[in-house]
Amino acid sequence: MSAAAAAGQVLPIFILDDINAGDWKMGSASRAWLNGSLQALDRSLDGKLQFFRGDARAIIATLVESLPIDAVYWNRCYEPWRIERDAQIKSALVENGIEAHSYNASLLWEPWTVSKGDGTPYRVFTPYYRKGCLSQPAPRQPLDRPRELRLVAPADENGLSLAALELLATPDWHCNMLKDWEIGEQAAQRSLESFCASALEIYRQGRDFPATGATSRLSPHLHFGELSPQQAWHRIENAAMHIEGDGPGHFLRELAWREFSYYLLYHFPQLPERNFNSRFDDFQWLEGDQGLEAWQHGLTGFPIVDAGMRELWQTGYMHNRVRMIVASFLIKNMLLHWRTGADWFWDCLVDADLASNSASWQWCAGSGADAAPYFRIFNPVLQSEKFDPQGEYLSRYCPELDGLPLRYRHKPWEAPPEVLKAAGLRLGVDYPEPILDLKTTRERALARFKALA
DNA sequence: CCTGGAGTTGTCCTA
DNA sequence: TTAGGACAACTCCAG
Repeated sequence: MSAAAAAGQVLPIFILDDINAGDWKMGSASRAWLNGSLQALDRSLDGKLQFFRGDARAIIATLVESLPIDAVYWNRCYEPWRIERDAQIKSALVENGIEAHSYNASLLWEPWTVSKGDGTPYRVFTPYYRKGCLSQPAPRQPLDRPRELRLVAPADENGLSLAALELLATPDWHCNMLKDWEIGEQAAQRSLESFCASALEIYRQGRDFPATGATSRLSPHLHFGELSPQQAWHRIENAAMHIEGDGPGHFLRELAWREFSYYLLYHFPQLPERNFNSRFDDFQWLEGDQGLEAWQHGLTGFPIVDAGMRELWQTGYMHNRVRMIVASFLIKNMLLHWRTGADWFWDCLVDADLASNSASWQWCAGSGADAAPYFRIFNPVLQSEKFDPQGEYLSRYCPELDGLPLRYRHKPWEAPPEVLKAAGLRLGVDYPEPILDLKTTRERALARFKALA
């Protein structure tokens, strides 16, 4: 936008392109967020944002033909289908004598600028970050809002209304889901500020406790470009000067994990579909989708898993620690393919991001880069007791267990009948019986993963 | 060129 | 009760 504004009059457009996206059309939760995000953006552009829907190649071709356009400006995207499409757009523009300018607005380090001494990409995070990224010049400073922005009034009758993009498919659901969020650039700035003020100092330990609220919750803002990683990086560095301890450093590392995911997706475009480590191609996942629906709906009988899956459904978000727990449960205990979980997250998360989602699910499965070893199988009861010791997170999403004494709330099936009765809880009626046995499924996973070697 | 150490996030068993 | 080792294999780099 800055470059376009400096060049002359600007016609700001947004294209919803489901044509080229293939299997990776935006999920339902993301669409709902996008709707709010576009609303906010349009407002900040005096209602002059133009909306389109369809094949971006054709839409841009039509626009440059019918309007006096000298140059087209956009920010780079890194999903394989977008890279391919944008390359086509660029060459078509250049062929027609129209300038095409693309910029980096969403990554701290362009993926092609980071490589090992031998020229091949990193496969391990720490050397990627320390040697590959931190030895480069620091990320650029964020840009100010353009001083002068001359926007062209919408004149083209092809432009659609925001509503015509039909981003809100299921109104009741998204209203409820979005009620805890504020969307848009200004909201993103407020979130960043409040994170710096209240949680950054305790981030290192606090981030592991889902009831604490010590995570930044910036991921959807970053995903939709309401906040750039440059803004976050420099704001955190600035805050670090007034903070004891290494909270800021750990948050910067998390930003770098986001970068690493994009880096992997760029260098291994098959990441969303194929095992990064092809040895896993032979892995014997369970046939069918047994238990998948219970997992999706938060009805597995394991409170921490169910709380996480309900948080996801109700808010479009899940705390990071709990994401690992539910992923380990699906992959290792239920023995379902990581794609099954990735697909559900893709549809339900407001921060759904092809790079992070694919890389993280593969990391949990053990097939990914720098992945968790196969024997690292989370025990949902121990995790719950350790990271939600007071049961506050459980209470938020599984309130039907509130009557149980704390020690049984993490594992209601162990409560004696009289305790259940006193709590007014009927297992299998008010709350599910566990859908599987932790010990035997753990051993099954260990055996199958070991067989890969 | 070789080698040793370190590497996001765990669990279980044994002493 | 608690601490330490086992549970792999591989990538990367510093010495």
